[in-house]
Amino acid sequence: MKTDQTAQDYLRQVLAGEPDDDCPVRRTLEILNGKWRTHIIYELCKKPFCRFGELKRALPRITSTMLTSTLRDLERLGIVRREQYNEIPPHVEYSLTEKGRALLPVFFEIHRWAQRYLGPEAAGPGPESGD
Amino acid sequence: MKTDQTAQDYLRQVLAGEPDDDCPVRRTLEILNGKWRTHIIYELCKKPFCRFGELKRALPRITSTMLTSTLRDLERLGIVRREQYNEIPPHVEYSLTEKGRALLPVFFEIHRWAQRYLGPEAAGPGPESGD
DNA sequence: CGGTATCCGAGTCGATACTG
DNA sequence: CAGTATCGACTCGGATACCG
Repeated sequence: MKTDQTAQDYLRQVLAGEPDDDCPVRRTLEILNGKWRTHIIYELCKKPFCRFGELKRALPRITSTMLTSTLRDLERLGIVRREQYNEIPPHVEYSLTEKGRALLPVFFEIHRWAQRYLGPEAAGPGPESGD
Repeated sequence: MKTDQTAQDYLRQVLAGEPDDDCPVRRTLEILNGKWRTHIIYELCKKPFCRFGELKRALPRITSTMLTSTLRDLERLGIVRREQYNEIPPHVEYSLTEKGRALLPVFFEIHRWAQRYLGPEAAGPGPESGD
């Protein structure tokens, strides 16, 4: 499998002496870490842009506080773009940057691992029809 | 690129209505989440097995408490295997299970993203093109 | 050698109330 | 509509001390 080959290659890099203090994997995990971050990125994947209220409706359990805070974090990290329209009524549009969209392959790889080792059914009623 | 294609495929799954409450990606992220987890998995990748003291030496800043606790968590999650030898002197050997080793492709994909968007050397804002 | 027990500070998450 | 401010519960990680 190609992926395994590349993973082996990566292992070799690790073995070559990559320090763990400035580990890019850990840093990325910390970026993704946070109860709502992936959920919000998910939602923003579905459309070219999304308004605050739309996100709030899509994520019924999130509070305004958390939505704002997470959105700000993601914006600061360069993953989400915020565009404000000061018309009447005012509104804001959130969208994913290229950096944010590039997270999709990562999510996909995680998803594959989860399917295999966490179990497809435990992972929810995904559209695994006949597959 | 093949990976992009599959990621697109995955996006379609998400769009198909995958709920976010039982999201496998989030669950996996929570498994990986923890200051020392990836570091320990890293170390265990380097050798077929590793003793407690070896791990402690490889991760100088970790305390016994955290090492034990993280190892136990990882064991409970089926990622790490613990084998105890009650000889004199007694010792313990830790190793990665297949489930644990299968995390490598995930790490690799995260690593690729980090290289590109976190920058190989610095935490720069990545190659943002007019997207 | 390979841990366990306990305490504590810092950070995360959520509820509530209020605003331009 | 799209937030901000504040407070408290809970969890995580680290320090310290001790054990089979």
